[in-house]
Amino acid sequence: MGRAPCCDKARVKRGPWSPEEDEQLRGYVRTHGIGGNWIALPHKAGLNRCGKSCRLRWLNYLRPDIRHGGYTEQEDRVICSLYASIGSRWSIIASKLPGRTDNDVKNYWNTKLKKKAMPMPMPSGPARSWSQCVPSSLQPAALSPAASGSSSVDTSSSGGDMCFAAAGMYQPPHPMQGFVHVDSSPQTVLAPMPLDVPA
DNA sequence: AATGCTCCCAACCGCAACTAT
DNA sequence: CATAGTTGCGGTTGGGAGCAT
Repeated sequence: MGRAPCCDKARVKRGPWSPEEDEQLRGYVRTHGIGGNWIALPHKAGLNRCGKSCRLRWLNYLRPDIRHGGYTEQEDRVICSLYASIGSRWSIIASKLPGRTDNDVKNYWNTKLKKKAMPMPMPSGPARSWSQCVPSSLQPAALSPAASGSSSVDTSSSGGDMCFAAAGMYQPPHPMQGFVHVDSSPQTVLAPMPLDVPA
């Protein structure tokens, strides 16, 4: 009640950001901080942009700790394994990858990893799938002691199923089972997940 | 060299959850 | 407690760059 509307979409600028706008936003945040109010920020910073747009630009591009591209194999594995566990919870997945944003991870998945994880119905050539984006140590077949010979993992049948799992057809049987340990560091990926699980 | 196609990424849109009044 | 504003998230899309024909 009594609050200013978000922004007048008819009057704010949209589309790609210019270097001048970037510098304006960066400079403002550097000196004043975000201030906890993205709606008011563009006006204060002298930007003719929607607050939502400013927030997105800052979070996804201007933040000083942002890294673009150059995904490592380790990061690929984290993304694939988390996607298999929790689905498209990009913000959570991104939170496990320092310097990555949810939008960046989402784009990376949609443009690259998904193709690796999804077996394409190619008429010829080897199918690239789960085993190629998730290390054998994270594959179910390798999780049992008996499956130490990861080189024998066959992705042509069961591996394909796991690819579907990686592509979103995951079914966490229990909230806590929806998480996996992606590395050996003390910081596991056991993020709080409000998965809708019937009681 | 020109044209068409595909891929990639930045940005937008809409919705839901949260918070302030 | 109800309502309205704000924030955060995930899905989708438009346009540019690079590649293939």
